[in-house]
Amino acid sequence: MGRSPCCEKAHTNKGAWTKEEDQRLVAYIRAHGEGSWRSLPMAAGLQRCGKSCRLRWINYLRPDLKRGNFTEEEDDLIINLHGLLGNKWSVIAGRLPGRTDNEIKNYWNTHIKRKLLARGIDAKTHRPLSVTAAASPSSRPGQDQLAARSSCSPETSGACHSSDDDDCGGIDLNLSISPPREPPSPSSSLPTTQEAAGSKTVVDVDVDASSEKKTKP
DNA sequence: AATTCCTCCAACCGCAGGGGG
DNA sequence: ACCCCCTGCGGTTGGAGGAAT
Repeated sequence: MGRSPCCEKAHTNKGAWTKEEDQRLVAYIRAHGEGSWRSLPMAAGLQRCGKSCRLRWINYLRPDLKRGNFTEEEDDLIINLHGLLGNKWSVIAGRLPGRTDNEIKNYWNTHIKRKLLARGIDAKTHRPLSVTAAASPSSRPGQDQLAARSSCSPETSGACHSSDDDDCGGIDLNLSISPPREPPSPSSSLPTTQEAAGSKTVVDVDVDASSEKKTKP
């Protein structure tokens, strides 16, 4: 039934964002908060699609973003969470304060996949490649992976630092649903870098796929 | 020094789900 | 109950920068 375009493409910029566009977007969100992405570009005087604004904000401009290399712990956490959740990047990102789903997805595809491959582990199933080759193609990460947990290589079980086989690395996968994050109040200042992220431990962050959702009033 | 190849990451695209009218 | 709009997600692409030849 013909999806309506997300925006008037004829009048929108595409590609890399300029400094000025960034400044406009940040200024607007500081003043009015996140949300209403569709109307935001016009209100902010940006010739961009709302989707693009949202992505730019979430992946690059948000003040609580942690830039820079991933730590070994983050690596391990990503590997473990991916084993349990599959390509649920947003949920995984919810466990890594200051990291975005896009960033984690990129990191997975560029670094971790290769890392696992070098260890002889299939990045999809988290099983040893020899097993994966023989396994049925329908094997899914998650339960299968849990079953295969004992096959964590010495390196990966570095990730699984738990002595027991409980939940890999002792990660408390508290998958409970929690209320969405309090949207940044328009009047209040946005959290400074690391303020939001740094104050939480990785494990304390509720996995809440909707944590970014519905920041609208 | 020039060219080619490779890696990485920002950004785009299409789809699905939720919510409101 | 249905339809439409909006948002968010995951997969993919394109290009900039670095490494190798």
